[in-house]
Amino acid sequence: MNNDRCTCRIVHEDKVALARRLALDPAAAQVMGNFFKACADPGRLRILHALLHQEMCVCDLAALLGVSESAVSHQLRLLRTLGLVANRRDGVVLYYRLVPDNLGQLFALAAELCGAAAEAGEAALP
Amino acid sequence: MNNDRCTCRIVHEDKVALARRLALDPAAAQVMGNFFKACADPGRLRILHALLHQEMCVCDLAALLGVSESAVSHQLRLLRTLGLVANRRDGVVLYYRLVPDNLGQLFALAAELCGAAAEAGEAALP
DNA sequence: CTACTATATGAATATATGATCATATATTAA
DNA sequence: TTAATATATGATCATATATTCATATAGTAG
Repeated sequence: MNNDRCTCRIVHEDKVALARRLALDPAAAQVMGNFFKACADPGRLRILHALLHQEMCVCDLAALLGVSESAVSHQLRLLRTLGLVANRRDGVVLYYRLVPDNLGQLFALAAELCGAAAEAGEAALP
Repeated sequence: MNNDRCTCRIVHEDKVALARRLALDPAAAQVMGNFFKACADPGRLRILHALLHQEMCVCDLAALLGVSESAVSHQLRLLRTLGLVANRRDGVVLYYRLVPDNLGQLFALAAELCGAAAEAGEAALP
């Protein structure tokens, strides 16, 4: 039997059929994947977390993360493209803010899930 | 002034200071970033979503995603390493299941946030 | 034991991603 | 107007990631 395709059969056709109905379709997976990708970079994640509490300008964020403003600007563009942040101009300064209102909730769940210190203050216990 | 460092000052020292206290520290960002990275690949995301409803073996998942079992196996290893899935052996077959109990909740929030069709059935309206 | 099947895994390769650098734009000050 | 500042952006490069292929392992059947 020189079948050059995968030799495995579908072990459980019913399970696959159920999954096809219930699970995420490729298009939705793509969209949600893009959102998670935005949160996958530690720098972007810190930016989003910082913006949970207050709006900040590019300089502030660069100082917070300890990276160049150019790098922050590139990250912000990605987040802007995805609709996760928006900005407001005051003179020369652009203030960035979060757009979604449930990011904090989501981050709290994620932190709980992966055991990271979730909210502020938790970080440094005596 | 030939200062070769960044020419911008911290525009708002108070904001940066507040962010330093409240926002995610680099270590936590790394850990959470790894989790989000696991969810950032559409294939892995579909795997995780499928496992929300039932345990499935590698063959089933490969059939669902339409990719090779090798590819699925590699993805599952990543998810296993992060503690997001675990398996149980029954004969030759390895059944994978989710480990965290709040992934469904998190995915629902994420779906709501990015406008993707969240739960099953939503996908195909007439 | 051998043969077969389901899965795992290492290496290689192709693509994606993030940082840097140089440059462009927008706003303000002079 | 020119100069200066804050930010944006395109190109480039180094690294990371995902898939493929070949091979290894573990269980089962004979």
